[in-house]
Amino acid sequence: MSRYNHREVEPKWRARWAEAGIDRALAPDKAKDKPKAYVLEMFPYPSGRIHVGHSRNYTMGDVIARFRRANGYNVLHPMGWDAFGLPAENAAMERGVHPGEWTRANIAAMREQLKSLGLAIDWSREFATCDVEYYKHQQAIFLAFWKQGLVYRKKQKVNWDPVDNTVLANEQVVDGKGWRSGAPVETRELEQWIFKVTAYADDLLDAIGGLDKWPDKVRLMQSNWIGKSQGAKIWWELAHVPDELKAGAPATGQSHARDPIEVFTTRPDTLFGASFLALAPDHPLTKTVAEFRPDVAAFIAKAGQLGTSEADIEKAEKFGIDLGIRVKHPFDESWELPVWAANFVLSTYGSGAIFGSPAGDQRDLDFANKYNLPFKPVVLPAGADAATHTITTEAFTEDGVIYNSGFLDGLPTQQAIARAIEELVKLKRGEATTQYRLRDWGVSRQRYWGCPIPAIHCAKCGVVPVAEKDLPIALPDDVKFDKPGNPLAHHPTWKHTPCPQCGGQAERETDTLDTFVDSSWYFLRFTDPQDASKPFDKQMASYWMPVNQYVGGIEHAVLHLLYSRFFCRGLRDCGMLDLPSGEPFASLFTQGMVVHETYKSASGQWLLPEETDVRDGVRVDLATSKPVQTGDIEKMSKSKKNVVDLDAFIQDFGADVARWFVLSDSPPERDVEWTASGVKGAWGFVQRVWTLVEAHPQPAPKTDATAPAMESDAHALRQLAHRAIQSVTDDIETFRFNVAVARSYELVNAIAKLKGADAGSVFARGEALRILAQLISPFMPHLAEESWERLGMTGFVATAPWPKADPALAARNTVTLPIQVNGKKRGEIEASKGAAEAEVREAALAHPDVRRFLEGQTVRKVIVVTDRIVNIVAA
RNA sequence: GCGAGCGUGGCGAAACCUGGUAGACGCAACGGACUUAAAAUCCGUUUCCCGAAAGGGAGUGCGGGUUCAAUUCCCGCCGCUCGCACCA
Repeated sequence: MSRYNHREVEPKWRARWAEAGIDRALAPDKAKDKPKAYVLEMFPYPSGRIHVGHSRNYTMGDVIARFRRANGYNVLHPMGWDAFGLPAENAAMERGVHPGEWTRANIAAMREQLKSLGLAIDWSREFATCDVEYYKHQQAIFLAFWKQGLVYRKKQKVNWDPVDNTVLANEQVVDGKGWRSGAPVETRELEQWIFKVTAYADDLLDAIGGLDKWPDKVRLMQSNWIGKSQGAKIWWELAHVPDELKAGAPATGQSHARDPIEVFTTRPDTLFGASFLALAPDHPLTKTVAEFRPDVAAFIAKAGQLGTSEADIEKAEKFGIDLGIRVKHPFDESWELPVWAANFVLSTYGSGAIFGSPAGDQRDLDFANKYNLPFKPVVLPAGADAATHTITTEAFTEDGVIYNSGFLDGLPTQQAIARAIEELVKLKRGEATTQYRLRDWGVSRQRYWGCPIPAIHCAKCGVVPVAEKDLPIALPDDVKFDKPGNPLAHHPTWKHTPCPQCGGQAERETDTLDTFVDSSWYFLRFTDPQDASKPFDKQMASYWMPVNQYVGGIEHAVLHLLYSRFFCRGLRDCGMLDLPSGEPFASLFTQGMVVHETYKSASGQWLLPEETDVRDGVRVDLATSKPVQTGDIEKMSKSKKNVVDLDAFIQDFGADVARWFVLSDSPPERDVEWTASGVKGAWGFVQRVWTLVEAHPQPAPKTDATAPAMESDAHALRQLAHRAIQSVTDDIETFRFNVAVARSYELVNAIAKLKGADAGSVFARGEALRILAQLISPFMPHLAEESWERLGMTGFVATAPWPKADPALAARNTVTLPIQVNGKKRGEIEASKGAAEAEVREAALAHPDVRRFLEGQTVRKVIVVTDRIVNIVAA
């Protein structure tokens, strides 16, 4: 008997699969009546090497892809590379290697690693986003979006990363620091290319309701991100302004000093509770007042000093300053309110100004209490008494009935809001409006390694789109990274080009696109990856889209998914894509990470797991033999070195063990900890399966073979095997891979237990082994294939139809019924399935243990739940 | 602060959707077989407490509720994790 040799077996089967081309998706016209299934894992950034942590995501997708194929689907399961981005430029700067070269080398290495995992991927569709054949289509899409009014330019405050010398998206700023460089982010004003995501704000929000196969968590995060709130804008007329403002603010001479102040509110019903207005520190009016009021200038400086980190915001006390301006209440000309500037008002939301209604808003109340501003309650909570209800330090922010509020008195909140808006409109002091937290998407990046933006700046004609026939605008290869900033802008010749309109001398745009653009439509390109004339064929996209199963990390819950949803809508409205819903991903699964202990040497360096070993129960540094400090269990990452290299692991244990392990034990959406003992378990399982397969005389019975007469234990194995089909099928369908793994162990244990050499036992074992090979084939495709062949089956197990449970065997005809007395289990009986209640009741009452507990008591009630349980209530 | 999720043996977990034998399966641990020995493999035990055993009692973060019956449903607390964060 030979040991299972994965080093021979795994490459052998991969070569045979490749030769037979079983992983290729069929063209729509060749698929006949097969339904399509598009299975996709978020494509990787080619950072260098893959570690076992990365493998989980691809393995999960692969299980689904293989399962669908076995169930008769025409499967599209592609792979590509999210290949633009900063790390390549960092490598160029650090090591003098060209970003393209570095990226291509990484792709080559990672492709081989992914292949060695045995993933059923259609490699004929592979591409990288840095291929000019890919990004030229992206430039065409950009031009189409531009024409469609989805692209515009605007001078914007941007987050500037002083280390990477680039603009960062809001979401690339973490705790006020650049997400890659970790440097504190500065604010600069730059002319930016912007995608009009907000054009679809409502649709993007409403459609979330239809994404019923997305995790609730992700849907919630998306809708929070869009952050729609309905309310009113209100214009507050100035009643009194300081003389300096009346004179017209000489320094800047702006006109806004006398304009009404616009405020956004979701609660116009509380207008009668207003006691002040508050402006953001960088509101234009605040700045104007600061020009002649040193104390206001000092306030602005102080407010600006406060960090933007979470901790800072939480601790920040509210403070403000009276600007000496008074405004008229929209409902009562004679009622004047003071205008303050306050640090808690955001300039970036609404109009950067609020009205304070302290009784109905905690922030306003804190502020009013601090500065002795007046307040009166205007919303009466349900059941409260208007005569006694007071507000002191706790605002009442919920709905109630309005009082102390003139014509709004007696109206419930929602009606009062409508009524207040109606009145504002009538008085021309306001109107209904909707605010979003969602902003348009600034896509300009001042970097080299990205998709060039196809635009030309002409002194005469302004900003002009590149003609479509002039695409692609390819990146120049000869770039230098010797000084900070954008190498494209420094390039001696690249940017000089004639203007497409007037023919005069002009300059190319040197900004490149945010890499989130690259990943916003790659899934469409996979449907038609070789098309040279257009991004993708409409019909091909119609056939394959939407992606039936998307698998990826929760870290992309907001941006990548939102941008992809935006892109599909944009492409649809440009007439390039037939996808009425605009929804690219029908079903989304967010998988947990692979985590691992971290190790630090005595000198404080991170250590790779293989640089340590456990001796006499103590983990030591192999280099120094000194004990290592074992740190937290964290997501595998290169920086903490808590990674297990995939190549070495596959060499030692095989791809199947890695695949099996990352899906065992923990539910897929939860993190799984990589441990040596877990590896051992998976390894032992492979050996055990092979030992059983090899011990079995081939061939195993075919699917339609008639079973000989057999003993009850052999029959029990057959039943268990057929029930395993039911369970594993269901478990894969519902992403409960860890349970599918457990069921497989159960089946193997049962096969090993049946020892008989009679025809019935041999048949039952052979059948169970055949079923086992099929059930584990999505998880451990190499072992399954080798076993399938060894059992004398023909063709690939990978393409064999998924097994069907024989209902007669899977069904249970007798059931074990627990008998409870007063809710406690006291015995059990065997009963035939669906046995009559009276019969079960009698058997239960006759059970000796049950009788013992009933002694001296009267049976009050007997509850028989058919095929489930019997409960006897006695006293 | 707001929102969401989670809390079950020594550990990872199952059962929760649809209330009905809590702890499937794996790991670890312990005992045994095989072996000169070890590894590997195989067999067995393993929630806790009392008990030699038979058996009994307790038990799914804590407190309450609904029910013949609650890990499962409801309410309140505690703890952990994640997301958002002065969004008017």
